[in-house]
Amino acid sequence: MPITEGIERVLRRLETRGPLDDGDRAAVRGLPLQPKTLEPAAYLVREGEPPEMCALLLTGFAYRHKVTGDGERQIMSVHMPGEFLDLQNSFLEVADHNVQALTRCEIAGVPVAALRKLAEDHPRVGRAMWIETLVDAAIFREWIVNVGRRDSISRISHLLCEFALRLEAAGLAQDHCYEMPMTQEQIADCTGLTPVHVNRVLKELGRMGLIDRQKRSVSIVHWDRLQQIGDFNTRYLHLEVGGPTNLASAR
Amino acid sequence: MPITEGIERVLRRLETRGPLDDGDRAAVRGLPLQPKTLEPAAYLVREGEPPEMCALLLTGFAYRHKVTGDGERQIMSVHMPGEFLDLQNSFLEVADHNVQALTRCEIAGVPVAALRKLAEDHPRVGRAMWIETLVDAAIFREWIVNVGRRDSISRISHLLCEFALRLEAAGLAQDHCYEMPMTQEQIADCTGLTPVHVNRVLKELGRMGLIDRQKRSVSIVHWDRLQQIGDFNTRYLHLEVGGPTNLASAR
DNA sequence: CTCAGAAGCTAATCCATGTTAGACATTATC
DNA sequence: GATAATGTCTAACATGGATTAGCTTCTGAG
Repeated sequence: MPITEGIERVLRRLETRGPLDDGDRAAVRGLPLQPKTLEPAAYLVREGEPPEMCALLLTGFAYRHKVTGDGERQIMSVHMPGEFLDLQNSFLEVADHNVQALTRCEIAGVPVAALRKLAEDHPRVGRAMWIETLVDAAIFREWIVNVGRRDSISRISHLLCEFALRLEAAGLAQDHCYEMPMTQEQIADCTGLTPVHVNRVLKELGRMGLIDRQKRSVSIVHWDRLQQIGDFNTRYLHLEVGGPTNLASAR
Repeated sequence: MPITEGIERVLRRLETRGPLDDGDRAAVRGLPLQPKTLEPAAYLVREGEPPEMCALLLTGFAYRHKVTGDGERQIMSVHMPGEFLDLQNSFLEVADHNVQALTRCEIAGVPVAALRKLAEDHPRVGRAMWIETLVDAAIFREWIVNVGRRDSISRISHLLCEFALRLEAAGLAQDHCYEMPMTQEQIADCTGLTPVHVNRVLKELGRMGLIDRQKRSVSIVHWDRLQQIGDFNTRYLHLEVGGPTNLASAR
């Protein structure tokens, strides 16, 4: 994907979080960008290292994770094209988690210093980026609930619903049909389950007629029922933040 | 607690996240504050409602939680004096979770509009508040790991360690001894366990000689071992963000 | 075409934690 | 100073999901 297209996509995304003026837009377009392609499993940031670049995800998927003392991985979020990958780390001294490519990714790297300057000189852009991180945090919170208080069927149903909506928002899915970018083992690491059990549950969801799968392609047959079983409510995704309402409330 | 003392405490906290100048400080001191006392279990924000006030916690404890479809509660974070309670909601249209008083609390309410204006007119203050929300998010991420991939002993040990350090940072604990502000049922809601099992684990930690309890007062006898069992690493708390280093890297 | 390595899938067994139900202690209330 | 409400603690039993140990299918490399 051409890098200018990527930046326009990000601009559109930021503008849903709050109004920007021409100067703001020019500043975003003027960011020094360094295009790069990452192979699957390449690290963008490692826990314990100081963040130097903030990446904008142009194509492909990436994820955040930590590894516990006895080697178990927990995935904390999955990111889709159009999202910033490192706002969570860029304003802190040391990264507290890993960010890794899930699939092959095209990214545009921005030096952290440039990003900090952008936020300082253009408060509206800063605010929009801030809101992006708040939405990330809202998703983290929902995942705490998912992993803490739902049983395995609900957890996986919830994840499938979340992916459907976020992929649709990114223009990568329609009619609740999409290509799941993760292996069953990675789904297990998202949901705090074992791969064996993820397999059982996916089979069960198929048997119940709620989803249709072949390989990684998922088609949600009964959205309403899956949503209900997954205790899924879109509110936490904050898909409709911004726009006129937000503009008004900002004054 | 006098409200001016509260605001000075918050200012000090913000200044650890990045340098402020006199104008910034004056703007923070000039915020319209509305003191209020909340009884235990009083709601500050309810899921689904638009946030109107952002509260600064002066004394007491508060927590964020959600309730699942079948009535199970999951606590997502606990807040200590000196912290903002609502930055997570104030810049979004609708609250996606509840914020509730854990103990009796004294708070100072700030209208959301005033806070937004402060962030816009004083980018350094905005940045410090942003970083506060990023640290919240770092704690959310660690809780996903805690609840997703650690067994019950580790989970509770981890929680006890986190509380020790955060309470010490707030000046409410010394030498790893403190008053736990939660019932065992609430600890269960933090860790995704049942109250019965929390009780078992606390007993076990006592039997192992790692902690000493009487009622709610906790004294961590073997910090190193508890930290190890809880797979606890302070990094995610970002206690040392800011200071000279941060100042330098911001230029 | 063949082989190696991923990923998907399955069955048998086990155990960490949940469930249920209640005793006991403390504090607050009338 | 009885009563209720809340929190702590315990035991007996149940179970959801983990563990272990494969087999199968697919894909890509050579």
